[in-house]
Amino acid sequence: MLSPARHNGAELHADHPCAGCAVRDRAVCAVLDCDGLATFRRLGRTSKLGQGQTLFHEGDPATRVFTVTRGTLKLYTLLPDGRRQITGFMFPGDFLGISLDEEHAVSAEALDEVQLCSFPRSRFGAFVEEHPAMERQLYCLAANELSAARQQMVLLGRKTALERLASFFLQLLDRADRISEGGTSSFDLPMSRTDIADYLGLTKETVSRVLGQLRDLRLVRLIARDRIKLLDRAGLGLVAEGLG
Amino acid sequence: MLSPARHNGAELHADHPCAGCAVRDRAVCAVLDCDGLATFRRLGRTSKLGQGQTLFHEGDPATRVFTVTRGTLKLYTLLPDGRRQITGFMFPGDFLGISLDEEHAVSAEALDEVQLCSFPRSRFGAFVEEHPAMERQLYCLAANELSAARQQMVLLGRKTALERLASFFLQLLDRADRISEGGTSSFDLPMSRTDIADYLGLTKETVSRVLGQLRDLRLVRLIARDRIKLLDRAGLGLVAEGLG
DNA sequence: CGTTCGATTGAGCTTTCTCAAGCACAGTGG
DNA sequence: CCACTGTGCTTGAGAAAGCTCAATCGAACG
Repeated sequence: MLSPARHNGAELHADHPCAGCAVRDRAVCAVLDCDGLATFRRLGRTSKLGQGQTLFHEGDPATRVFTVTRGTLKLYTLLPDGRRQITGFMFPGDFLGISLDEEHAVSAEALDEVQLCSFPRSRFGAFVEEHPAMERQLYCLAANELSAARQQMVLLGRKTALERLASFFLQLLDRADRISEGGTSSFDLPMSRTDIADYLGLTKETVSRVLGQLRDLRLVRLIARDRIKLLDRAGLGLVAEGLG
Repeated sequence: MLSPARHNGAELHADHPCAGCAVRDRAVCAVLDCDGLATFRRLGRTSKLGQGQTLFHEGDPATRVFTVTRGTLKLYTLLPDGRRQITGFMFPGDFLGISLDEEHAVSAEALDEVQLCSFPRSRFGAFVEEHPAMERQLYCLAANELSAARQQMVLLGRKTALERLASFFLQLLDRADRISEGGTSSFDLPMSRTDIADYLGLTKETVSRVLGQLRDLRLVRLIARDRIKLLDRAGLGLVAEGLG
């Protein structure tokens, strides 16, 4: 149907360098980069955030569109009594603030040193018009996010704590794989246990215990508090789907 | 930013009749209807499904794009051991199968008598090209669904059973409101208790018990097994946000 | 070397699940 | 017209997964 890789009739090389950004999806980046992202970067304002700093809060007027160029952010929603659900993590290459609402639906906070490139929302519409492939690309990004959101609904609605953490690790590994092409088997955890818990619908204590189980099952090794090595990807895959 | 209501320079009347379809979002429908949906309907193939019939299964090749014209469907994913998560219900006006994957990521099953209008996926790309506003519109639809999916993640990850059911009823009421303009206070439950449970990440027993609690709290009345009357919308809103 | 903060571990508790029985209502056949 | 039956819903009792609260650990930092 809507082909994500077609733009101005030319196909890109699969090994397109992607202008040095570590991207979620190479095909997506390639198009964005060629048709608009480079311009976006050139015209956009660069900004930095330190760990723990907030980019915007839920309810803030959404005045700018951001793209992450370095670091990681968490997106979250709070219930009135303080319960928190992290709806996603944003990595280099991801876009923030491209919703249709005038207000941000979530808060965004830096997990480490974050570098962003931003653009006034008011000019983003015109920008998209000038780069027609962007429109399709935005749709592709939204569709991908939607598909990820649906998977997360399955995780939150129906998986056990062990399955949730296993699924999460596989998500992170897939990401690490996509960045460094070769089949990596270890990856960073830039987020705290509490963040993982708030992403997986658990408590930090349960995350800790279940991480211990995965370790005891010889599926992962804790290289450091914030670095995991996968020992048995297939096994972890089985656990993630409830077959472990 | 991307204005959902602009197309070919002309603004639509807010009370545009929407060609008789009961739509999720009037603005969305208006544009779709004018720029493409009427054509979609004229060129598309009409089909019907009886209650319990499956439109497609997870993993089936996605050969057609559908729009619901009557009735309700459920979308769901299964885990290998049979656990089920319903990721959404589709009502008249909604689109199915407009993903980027070649295979359906979810299964779709009719909850009642369903009427659909469909289009070969292969021709949908061209169709979108001929109706440029469609592209933006598709993006808007995806963005809306994404926002709904995020809310559902909060529900599944952090809300209690009581809060989940209250939130669900408010979702359905909002929908009923949007269709019949006037502030309705009752709505149908075309889905079984098990379906509600699989949507809310609970069991049918818990749904039943919690429904009893909402009744005892005088927040709702069960007019019939499949019809609810809201007695205290504000109260239900408080419960849904954990303030009850 | 002490302090701090996040992570881990433990014990008891709560919510929700599981399994099982009973109920209500619609459809069927006598 | 009424018993029969099937299906989905409700209710109950016990079990379990995960939560809460509290104590301990351990690495990072002054």
